[in-house]
Parts: sequence; C-alpha cells; structure tokens
Amino acid sequence: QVQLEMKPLWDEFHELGTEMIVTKAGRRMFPTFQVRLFAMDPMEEYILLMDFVPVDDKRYRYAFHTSNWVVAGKADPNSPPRIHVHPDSPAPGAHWMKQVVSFDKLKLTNHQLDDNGHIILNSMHRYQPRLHVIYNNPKGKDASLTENFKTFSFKETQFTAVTAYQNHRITQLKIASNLFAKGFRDCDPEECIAGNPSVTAGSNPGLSEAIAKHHQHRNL
Amino acid sequence: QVQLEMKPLWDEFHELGTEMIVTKAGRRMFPTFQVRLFAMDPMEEYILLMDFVPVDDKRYRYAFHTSNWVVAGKADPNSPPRIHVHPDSPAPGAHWMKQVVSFDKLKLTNHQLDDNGHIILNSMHRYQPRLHVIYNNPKGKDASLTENFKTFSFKETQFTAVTAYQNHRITQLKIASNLFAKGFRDCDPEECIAGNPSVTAGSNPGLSEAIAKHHQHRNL
DNA sequence: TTCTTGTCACCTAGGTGTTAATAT
DNA sequence: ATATTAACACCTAGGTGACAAGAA
Repeated sequence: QVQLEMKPLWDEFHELGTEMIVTKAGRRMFPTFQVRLFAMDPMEEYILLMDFVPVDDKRYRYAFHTSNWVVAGKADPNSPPRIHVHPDSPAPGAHWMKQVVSFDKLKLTNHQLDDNGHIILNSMHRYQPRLHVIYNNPKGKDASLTENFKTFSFKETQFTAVTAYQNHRITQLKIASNLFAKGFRDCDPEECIAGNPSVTAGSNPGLSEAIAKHHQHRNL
Repeated sequence: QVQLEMKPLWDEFHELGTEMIVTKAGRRMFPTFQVRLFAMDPMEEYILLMDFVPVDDKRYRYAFHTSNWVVAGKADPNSPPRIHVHPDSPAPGAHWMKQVVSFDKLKLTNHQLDDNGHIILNSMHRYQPRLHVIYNNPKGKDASLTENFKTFSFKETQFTAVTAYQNHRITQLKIASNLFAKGFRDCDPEECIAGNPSVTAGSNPGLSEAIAKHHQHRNL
C-alpha cells in the first residue's frame, strides 16, 4: 500500500491543470513526489523507482484568450524512456516505511541528449508519474513464480511539461506554496507565514501547515 | 585496512597543534575526518562509528607570549562518552569501499547536557579521534569466536578542543583551507584559487588541488 | 506567433571566523 | 586574566520565477 503525501496540494494544482518546468540543466518537480509506504516486509530488500508515461499521444498548446489547453497535433517522437531510482535503493522495507519517501533528487529535462541521468520529457506534452516498488531478490529464488513488483499511479500527479508557465494561476500557486519562491510573494512580510497559499486560502483548512512540513521530508 | 584521506592537510595542522572549535549548538570538524577503506567483504554488512578518547589526563592553557600550550592542571570530569554512528550504517562492504567515507555530519559540542546527539568534549582538553569498523552479525553466528570489530587511530588527527582559536597560525590555516571561510581571506580575488593555502604554499606541492576535492567527498 | 534559452535577483539552508559582551 | 557566548557578515550550494533575447 502506498499513500500520496501532500495530496491536498496536488489536488489544488490538478484542478488548475498542473504544469512542471523542464530545463536543459534539469528542474525538480513541485510539488515533490512523496509517498508513505505500508505493509512491506521489514527485513526484505526493495528498490523504489519512478518513471513517466505519456498520458496520450497529443501535443498541447495553451490558448491564452480562453485560458485553456487545446490539442495542437500529434505527439512529438519520444526519447527512450528513462527511470529514476531512489538513491536509498536497495533498502529493507523497514527503511522505506519509517518515514516519508521523497523523490526530491529527481529532475526533469527537455534536453534529448541529456547525460546527467535526468528524466527526459517533451515540452507541451502530458505525463503521468508512476512509482514502482520492486522486490529485490538477489539470492536467486525463483522470481518467475512470484509477482516481484508493484506499480502505483496517482492521477492527481499528472502534469503538462512546459519550458515556461502558461496558466498564470499555476504560477501564483507555485509562488504561494514553494519555499524557494518566497521572493515573488507580494503579501506583507508580517502576515506572510511560511508556505501560506494566499491564492487559495480558505478552500483547504490546514493546508498551510502541511506545506510547511512538505519541505522537511528528506531521507537522511 | 584504512587510509586517512587528506593526510597532508592533517599533517600541516598537526605540526602547528590542531585546534577544533566546540560550541553549544555543535560544530563540524575541519579538516573533516575522511577515510578510504580496503579489503572488506563486499557482501557482508558493517557499521562504522567514531569516538573520541582523551589523550591524557590534563587541562591545557595557551601561553600567548611563548605561543605554546602549557599544562594547566588535571583534566576536568568527563561526560559519559558518546559515539557517532556513520549515517550510512549498516551497509555492505561494497558500499563503504566504493568511495571516500566522510564523517561530515559529526559535530563537536562543549554542552554537557547536549540532546542533539553530538560528541561532548571538554574545552582546553586534548582528544584522539578513533574509527571503529564493526562487523555486523545479525544472523547470530557465534560472534564470541570471531574478532568482530577493528579500531583505527591516526595520531595526526589529534586536536585540542577550544571555544575560540588560540594559535593564530591555526586560524590562518583554517581560513586558507576551509571553503566556508573564504570571506576572511585577504589575497587578491584573481590569484586566490579555491582552497589555496597561501600560508603554507610551497611546503606541500599538490595540496591545493587536494583541498579543492576535499569538500566534494560526500556520501550521497 | 509561439516556444525556448540564459541570466538574474531573491530565496532556503547551513558552514566560517570575527567581534563585543559576558562569565568565571 | 582567561574562557565562553551570541549575534553577525560573509561565504558555499542550490532551488525559484521573471525577464529579455533568441529560435523555430
């Protein structure tokens, strides 16, 4: 069992149409993909990894006058898909379950020839992040007889890859909820508590506190 | 087998009489204690930890007029000794051998009631850092019949704990060789290459380059 | 037009020795 | 006198969106 961390924040973005910046050098996701894991065998070893699959075979364009995404043709050709193995892998189930697992080292790029091991995506295309939990079986027990991995996919983490934000409300929600974008907030420094998403205040009571903790979940 | 990383730098400090700052909140060591490990069993699990033993039963004082440390009486009472377990522990031998092992999370404090898990030392006392490599034996094989740990001690890493530097030459060597003290260097920005210990330039050719790498060794 | 790139000011987070004030 | 503390300016390292310039 896997539970998506910061689901309320993901939901807010999802309702607006989540966008993720891709750059040549690689850009982290925000929100960061974080999960809680349950019911693993504490002693057995697992590998956790993520990949990104196209949601459809289309290319998109943002129509500013209607503030809507519209289909702009068939998808561009994909680069060979890449995976991101969580740096703690492999580790026993006890390790993965004892705290939130954060994929904050994962970076997205639009550079098709990237040699930093980042995830290569096409800008203006839609993607579905997936988590794979793989049972590590080094002793050579017969793996073919047992289901040795599980895949988890959260619809609210779908996003459109962009090189610059299209929907201004996405920009504002990022600024309001990402710690590193504080410099662009326009609220008074006094009433501007950490991570307070002023844009959507009231719609999600308790979300502000959750966002503040969001940035603390590192796997140390 | 264990090999001390950055031995030339440690030697420079040792010749002057190494001092390490201790603070209430905890201070990292500089140089950082880093080692290369060899001849471990790649598949077996080990725990690496450090502790600090008093070099003698004395308290010291720095005589500024002679620029020398002098005995200032018997040692103050010790707090119960603490250990610092390397955060990667436990890990298989292959993990420890594949790169330099850096104890850069270790912090020294003089706060006898510290509750952050830092190493508690007495200021103005001398200490010998020690590395313990422990063979992890979870399967309950008869540990009593096998030597299950080894201890390594490098004399050139001995130091005097201080709350403020006493020997001005130590201060200058720290400033010259510690990346985070660049703000206190007085050489021209142009000729001031990263990590160049101008104080001792010439006595150790190639040291500058080594110092530049010193800060990169993190266990990620 | 539409999309991409590189630079930038502004942040977070945390490691330095300095300095002045305070203990002891 | 000697030793300690706390605030501070100055760094490293790296994550933000804004913006102007460039490319398709």
